[in-house]
Amino acid sequence: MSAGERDERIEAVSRECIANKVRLLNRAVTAIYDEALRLHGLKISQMSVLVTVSVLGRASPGAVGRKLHMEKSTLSRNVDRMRARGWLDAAATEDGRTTELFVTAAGRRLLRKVYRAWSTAQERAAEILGEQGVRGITRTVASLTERRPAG
Amino acid sequence: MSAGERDERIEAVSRECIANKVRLLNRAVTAIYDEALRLHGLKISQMSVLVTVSVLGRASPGAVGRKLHMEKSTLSRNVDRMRARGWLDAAATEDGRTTELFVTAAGRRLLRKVYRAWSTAQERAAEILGEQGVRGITRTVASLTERRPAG
DNA sequence: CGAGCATAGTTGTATATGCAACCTTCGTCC
DNA sequence: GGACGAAGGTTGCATATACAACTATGCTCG
Repeated sequence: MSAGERDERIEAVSRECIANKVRLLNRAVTAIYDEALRLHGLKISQMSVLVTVSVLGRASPGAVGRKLHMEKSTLSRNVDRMRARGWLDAAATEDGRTTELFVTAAGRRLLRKVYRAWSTAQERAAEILGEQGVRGITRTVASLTERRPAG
Repeated sequence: MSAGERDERIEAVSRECIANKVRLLNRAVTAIYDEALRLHGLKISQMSVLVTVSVLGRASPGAVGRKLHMEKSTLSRNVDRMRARGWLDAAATEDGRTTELFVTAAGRRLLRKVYRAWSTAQERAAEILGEQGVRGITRTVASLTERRPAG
């Protein structure tokens, strides 16, 4: 095969690869939220964790990871950073292997403070995806969440 | 506000946040492709760059970054790693500020070799997203690519 | 020509991500 | 009770991501 020869398969990968599209969309959407939240010193990655723990009330890292489909070591270090900032804390439980995460008062204040910025970003993202796009991803993520991922 | 009080807004964020969904989907889909490609020592993040350069033929880092909606410093370091592995290389151009990236013979061999693994992952991803999901994200990404992003 | 702005990449720093290997604790089964 | 496997987290390592600041080159206009 010469250097200049076209390879139909590679062009098909370039056009069709779902991972490529999902990852590109991830970069674009994350940038929108991070920009809106920047003034508050928060990133959407951390806001997701904070909101998830908030809704669960008190939850083990494992439970949060399953809900977010996030690898346990990734979550472990994200939680470290958020504990260092005082937005999350952990309490011991009867099971010595785990802990219960909870949102601190400072974390709740932060969530209230950033709501408007989040809302602005959400509107921009909804515009980009369109109604169908939002419905599609909502359905897909719901189906992913129902399955029991490897803890 | 007491610690136990529910906050409707936070629950709405948890249910509806588009970034949260996109990021979760990104983790799930990336894992599928990375697992399929692992035996070949390639990750989908790098395969995307390789395929993009391959299709463009010879392209500046800026052009590749625009096509992938990827920040220039991110791409710069990804390219470094791929040059170190011998899959990509760069040639000087008339404009001393930039270079032309191109896929090496080893890079082309690699792409041919991983095609089947990619295809398997693509099928699994297509199943998870469904026809509507794939159409939705394809349309969204196309609309993002048309706009001229900040290089 | 030369000053100043624009364009293109690189580097410093921080965060996010995940695999492998590890450590602890729990539960089970003799 | 003790061995052993399972469950839950943490740590070592590598990669991916992006903002800010910086460098170098090109371009424009007077």
